[in-house]
Amino acid sequence: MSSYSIPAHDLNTFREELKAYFVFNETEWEAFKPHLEMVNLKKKAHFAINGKICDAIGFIVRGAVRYYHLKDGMEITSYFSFENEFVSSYKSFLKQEPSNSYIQALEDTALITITYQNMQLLLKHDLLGHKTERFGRLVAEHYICCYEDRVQSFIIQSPEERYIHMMKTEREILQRVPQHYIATFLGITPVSLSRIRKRTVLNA
Amino acid sequence: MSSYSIPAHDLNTFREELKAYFVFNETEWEAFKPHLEMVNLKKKAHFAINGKICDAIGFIVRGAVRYYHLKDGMEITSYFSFENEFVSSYKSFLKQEPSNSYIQALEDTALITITYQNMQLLLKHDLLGHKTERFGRLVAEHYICCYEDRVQSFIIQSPEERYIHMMKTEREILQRVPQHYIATFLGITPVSLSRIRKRTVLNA
DNA sequence: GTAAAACGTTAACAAAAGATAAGAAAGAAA
DNA sequence: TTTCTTTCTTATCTTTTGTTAACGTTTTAC
Repeated sequence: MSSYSIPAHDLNTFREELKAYFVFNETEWEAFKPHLEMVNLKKKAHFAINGKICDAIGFIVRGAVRYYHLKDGMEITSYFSFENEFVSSYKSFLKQEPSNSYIQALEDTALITITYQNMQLLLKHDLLGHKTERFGRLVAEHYICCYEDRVQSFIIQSPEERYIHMMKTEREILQRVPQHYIATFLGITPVSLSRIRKRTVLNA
Repeated sequence: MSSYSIPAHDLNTFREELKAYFVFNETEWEAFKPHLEMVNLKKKAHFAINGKICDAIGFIVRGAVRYYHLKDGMEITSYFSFENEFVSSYKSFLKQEPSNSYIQALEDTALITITYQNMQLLLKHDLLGHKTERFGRLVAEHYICCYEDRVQSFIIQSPEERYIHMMKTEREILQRVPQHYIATFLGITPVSLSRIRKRTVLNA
């Protein structure tokens, strides 16, 4: 699929969001656009699969995804992403090696994607090369900050504290995502989360 | 301190390690060098302090550091770094905002550092600008991969499994670092780690 | 060299979490 | 609607972990 299949409205949203990292002028944007592709995922379809190389980065236009791992036959959710966020099994993408997690659509999801191959073309592109380096650096640095917060939450908060924090700052996740996914995301069983909820409601 | 105070041997080690990310030619290296500084930390001295901006990235020439957080008056270790590794409260450095963790020398430690201000100079430098962008991107991407592994270990492994994994792959940490630091790093109490060790030794 | 502090292990008890199973409620599909 | 999943809660029992404290050893500081 090439860029003409991406609805203009979605493309504009994407361009607006990118401004947080980098501003393209018209010429640059026209050079950039043809390297993008639209992908639609039905609910429960996968964007990345354990053992397979994740060869694209996606930007969620509509919908939501969860990252998860399989352990002893159990699915353990490790992350959620929603509209206007990037999605990728990033290490797999960067190193072009097999992913060690799954990424699955929680709802019907529309993404604007860029493949590894096209990313390499952009890095070599006369007009865009330097800007692509900078863009890549800023996106990577942004993700480092997210990861730093996430590791910190594991280190200094208990599952119950992480849940209470989610209630305060991420109500959308709690409303859009089945509770048993949230439980494994917090590092506990669904039964345990149910107990925490009972305690928390009684104290509120 | 300026670059002439960095021992030639240490500077060469640094240059060699950087080759994993980027190769400087002689001209570029001469332009790069003056932006580096040598820092020596006595055991238990801090490289970063909670609430203060961490204004440098360090490269450990000799020694080791631990990252830790304070919670309810308790120190919780979140990471260790050793020779030939980078050190920084990275989010604080990138955003120039107060750090939310401490970084402390576990032993007398020698570092080659670059300040935020000098990094900005390098990014604007005619000769080095593009190379610095690329360097920054590659370092950031490297750290993303490390963080991805780290988050994954929290998600899919128990503290005991993480300890067993450390025994197999990171014996150096176990030997150089006091055990109660390792316990909080694993997310458990020192008492609990002692029990795990007893179990593990008996099964080996 | 000696005193003080830091470190690791163990024990006993309390608190929390996991495992399993049963049942109710909400959604999806025929 | 009716049926079949999926999801969430609750109860019981077991296992694990945290807490506190004691003790011996090692390391550090004066």
